[in-house]
Amino acid sequence: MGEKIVISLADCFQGYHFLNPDSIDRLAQISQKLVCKRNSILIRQDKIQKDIYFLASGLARVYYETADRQITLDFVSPGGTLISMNSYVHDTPGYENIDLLEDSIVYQIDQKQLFALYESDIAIANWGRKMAELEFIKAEQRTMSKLFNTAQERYAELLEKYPQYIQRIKLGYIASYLGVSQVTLSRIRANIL
Amino acid sequence: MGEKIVISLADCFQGYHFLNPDSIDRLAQISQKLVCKRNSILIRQDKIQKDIYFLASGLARVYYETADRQITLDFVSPGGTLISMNSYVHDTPGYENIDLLEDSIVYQIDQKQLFALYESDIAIANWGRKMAELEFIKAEQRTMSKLFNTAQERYAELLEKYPQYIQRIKLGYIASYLGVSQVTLSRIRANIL
DNA sequence: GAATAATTTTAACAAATGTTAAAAATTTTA
DNA sequence: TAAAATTTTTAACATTTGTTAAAATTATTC
Repeated sequence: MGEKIVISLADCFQGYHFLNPDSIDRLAQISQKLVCKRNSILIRQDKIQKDIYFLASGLARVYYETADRQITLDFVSPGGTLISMNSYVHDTPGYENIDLLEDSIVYQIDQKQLFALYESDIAIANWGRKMAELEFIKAEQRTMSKLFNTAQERYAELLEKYPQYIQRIKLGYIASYLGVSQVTLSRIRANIL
Repeated sequence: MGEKIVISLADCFQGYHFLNPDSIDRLAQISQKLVCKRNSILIRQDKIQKDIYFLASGLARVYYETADRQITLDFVSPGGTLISMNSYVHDTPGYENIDLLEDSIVYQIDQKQLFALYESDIAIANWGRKMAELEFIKAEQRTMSKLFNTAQERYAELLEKYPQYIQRIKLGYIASYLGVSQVTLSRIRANIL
């Protein structure tokens, strides 16, 4: 197993956009480092979760849930952002659940204080804009992948992207990400298709 | 048929967020009003289309295309935004095609000049942030609808949302929005299911 | 390390949807 | 308004995938 990837606070922030040291400092001042155990719950769809989280190390799963189904939207690796956009923007319960699949380190930014910075620091306002824009594009790419690629192709992509994690992720999670039943995923893995 | 809905320039801009009159004026100065015929093409996936469009009247279709398939992502009614986010952000060819299904009026905002305003006018920077955030949420809601609702339910939603347009939209477009074949959509309409 | 629990694979069958193609209906054009 | 073109519906069949349940494998706990 490779060594664990750990991303610094500043690198988490700069993932979206260059930021001057002063603005990074202002963001750092409203941030908190959290050390979380495997299987912790970061964001719940029926709770208001306005804050943003940056994943410094570990692995997270983002999913939607109804009474009878659970659909995995994404797996997030270090450097990625964990956010319930609807909750962050509207201060109301959002759509996503986010769990940590591995022991993880996250940086939490307080939304209320962040919104205040948006009004006073134009660099941070543009950083926040960039974050929303780039998250939009990532979500769009996920949507396109799901619409145009087969489950087999997407499984191969996952293997490529998370070789070190994939063994430890439950098949049910992967199947719900691919949009097929667990049985079909087993068939894919067995190369029956 | 009901009378045609027409949204003003200022209302198009304010759809996302309150904006002070001075900033509205600055946006208006870098905007252009375009009167377009039914079936005009606004955005092509292999072309760079950095500018943003606001639909003041008419109807648009947003879709992705591959060699063998075309998938409709969304229908956009007056007040909505027409944008290829990837192209707008990265100045490279984006993913979406956008056609006008009716005679339409759009306001085009020059991206380069808009980016300059983002750096000098913090209200506009936050307006741009809000735009990206709210477009993200709309896209997320579309994704959720597609993931959790049946084609029948989504067809009913469409009928509800666009009663005045739906008759004039080709079945093939609607089927590709619902994610089923045209034959299945015919079955849905015939209430065979 | 044996026993228990959880997860994954395999099998058999049912149901839903796609494909192809032809018929019917509607719209457009001359 | 008749003819041509386009769009929509219907039918028949094949294929894929889901469901349920049992067997096999792997992981966890005592």
